[in-house]
Amino acid sequence: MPATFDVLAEPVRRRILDLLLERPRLVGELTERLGLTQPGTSKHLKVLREAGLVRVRRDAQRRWYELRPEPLAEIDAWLAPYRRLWSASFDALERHLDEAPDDDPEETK
Amino acid sequence: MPATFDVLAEPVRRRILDLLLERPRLVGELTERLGLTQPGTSKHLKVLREAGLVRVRRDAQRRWYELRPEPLAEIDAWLAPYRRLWSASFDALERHLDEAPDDDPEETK
DNA sequence: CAGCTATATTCCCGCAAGGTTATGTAACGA
DNA sequence: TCGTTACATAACCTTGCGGGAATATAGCTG
Repeated sequence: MPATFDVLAEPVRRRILDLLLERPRLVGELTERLGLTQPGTSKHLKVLREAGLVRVRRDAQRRWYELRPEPLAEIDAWLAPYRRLWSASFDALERHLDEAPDDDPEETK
Repeated sequence: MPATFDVLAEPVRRRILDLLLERPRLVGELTERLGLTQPGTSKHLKVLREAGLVRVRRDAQRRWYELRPEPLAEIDAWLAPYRRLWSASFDALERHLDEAPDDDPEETK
């Protein structure tokens, strides 16, 4: 059982979820939008299914894939203790931009 | 630039961030806690550095690694449109569990 | 039944990610 | 200066993943 984070690391899979956020979709529809081959799409859908992030509804030969957002709560839970930190620094940035629009000797690369 | 999601897909790297959430740490300290070799730890730290998730402070031969939570906002932003969905089902669960003594659902941890 | 449609599964390939060992580098102490 | 500490980088190996092509499967339609 791959962790939810692992599943979401794949950009294609995040795009699938984004598409399913609007409405349920057929595999063929997703395949077209993603620009993948049909087996490629099915593979990603399988991963999403096993992670509990999507659910299938059968309709003859068709498969309607729909979102199942519950596992995302796991991500949110992990994120929770960090949230106050970056929102704090964001506030600090805002204050800084308000007061002194000066040079910024920050940041490496 | 590897996306933040990719960087977080690694369980070890999430553990590193969790450790840095408490306080800045030295590489040796992290190595010990993670049960990895020192080069292994350094490799993960490099990935985290390049993703902007940690920052280094030099202190003679030592390196204090500290958290830089800003990139996590990216994750939070992606998550945002989904949040109402699972919180809806969570609310349903709460209703099913009946009344809850509403003390402090925010600061508990 | 045959043939078509929609999707899943299998097989193979190339590559990149994690892990380890070995080595390089910078700063300290004696 | 020498040795040691603390960390980074390099080289190597192995494994797993994402991609495509080919094939299997299930359900229509006629």
